[in-house]
Amino acid sequence: MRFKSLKGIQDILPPETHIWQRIEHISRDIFKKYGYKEIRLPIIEATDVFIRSIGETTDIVEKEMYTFTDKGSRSVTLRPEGTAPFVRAFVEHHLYNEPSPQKYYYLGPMYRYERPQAGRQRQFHQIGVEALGVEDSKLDAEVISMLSTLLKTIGLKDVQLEITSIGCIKCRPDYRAALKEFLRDKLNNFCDDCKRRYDINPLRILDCKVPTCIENRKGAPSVINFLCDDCKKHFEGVQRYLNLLKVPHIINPNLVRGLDYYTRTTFEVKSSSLGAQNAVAAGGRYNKLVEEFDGPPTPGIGFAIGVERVISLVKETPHEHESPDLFLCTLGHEASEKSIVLAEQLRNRGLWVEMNYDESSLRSQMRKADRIHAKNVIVLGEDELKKGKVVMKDMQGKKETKVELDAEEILKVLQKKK
RNA sequence: GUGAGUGUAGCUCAACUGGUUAGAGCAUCUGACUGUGGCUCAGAGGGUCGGGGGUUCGACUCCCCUCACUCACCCCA
Repeated sequence: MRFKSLKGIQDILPPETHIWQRIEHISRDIFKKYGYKEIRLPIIEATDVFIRSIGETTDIVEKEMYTFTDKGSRSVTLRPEGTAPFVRAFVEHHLYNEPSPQKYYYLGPMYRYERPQAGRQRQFHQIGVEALGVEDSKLDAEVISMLSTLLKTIGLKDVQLEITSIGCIKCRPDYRAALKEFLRDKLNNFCDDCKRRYDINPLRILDCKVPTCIENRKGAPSVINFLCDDCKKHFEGVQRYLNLLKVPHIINPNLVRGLDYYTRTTFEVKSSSLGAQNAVAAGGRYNKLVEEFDGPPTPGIGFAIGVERVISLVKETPHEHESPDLFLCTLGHEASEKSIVLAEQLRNRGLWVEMNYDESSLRSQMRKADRIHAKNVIVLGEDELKKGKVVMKDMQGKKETKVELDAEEILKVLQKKK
């Protein structure tokens, strides 16, 4: 084969596209009730948009971005996530002047240059929301609750919501220092990856899956104990409201996010039946990000769900194939000309009409009508043209009825049957 | 970037220890006294056996290289 889609970049074909449409529909429906409006953002941005927000030393920026130089010698990047472009647009269009909270959602493809595996491709899709202008923990709980009902409505079972607070710029450095202090003398017992993480992102060590690392990090200080008063209060609020809303969740202080912009609340929805990439949705609060983009101090919180991962968890019952209302069989050139017009007239009146395009036998045309599960068939030949009446056959009941050769009449008969 | 596994028709799979024109089921298209579907029967199209090189009289089968896919590490949605 000469041409193939690129590695990790897949075509999405029917019938799978039906599942996509369903999920998108449910999402829009739920977001609307919470006051979120759709925002459509570019797929490509100045590279700096991502470096500034995601963090220079994160893996995403260091090795996973589709970055290239355009014809005007600008460094541009295919978006690896949605929050950075969103905040850029938020500031660029002064959306902070809208009544707060400002709530937006988006959906579309993201790009990360990684080795594909189960639940991970280079082009993948996210449905994300962002809510800005409110710092109160009620908003955190509302956002998380919305995510929870969204996933439930889509039909996901056996997913766990984990939350934590990673503090703010005031308290996080203290925790980081305490953690490094704790790890310093035992570092030799950790895996090579963890040794590397110690300098780059020591919090990651809390997330390592190697058994010896899990053993060795026992007794490590917990972020939660290092939260400053404000962060502590905020986190308690989140938990209180989540309980009020009856959103099942567990607190996982070892939850680590790969993007630098998060502050305070972070959360992740995991599934055990996904393989190694087990997060279906994740998000958190970002109270300093708008300022990073030279906007006014504006707190924000958001999440993104991985559409492909959600879909792999949805056990779709093989849905009924959709079927045409009518198939037109034609015999002879004149009938063929008549039917292309008739088909168009009926379609304009709202029917799904298929027709025969060549000179094949009636048997073969009937077979075709059956294969595409047409509900009704009309045979149009010389006799019918002469008499001005056609025979319409119900493909399930096998009943044949005579109908005037006229779009309105045909429409009437078909509507009566519905 | 690292490691392991897998590559034969659109799909699922065959082909004895290397042996002649690589097969089947499903799917697609066509036909079965000529204007009526689903079942049955018959037929057709569709493969450079992932690609290249080597060994051999002879390679889908053995060896080397390469590519692709899959899973895992890493990282994340």
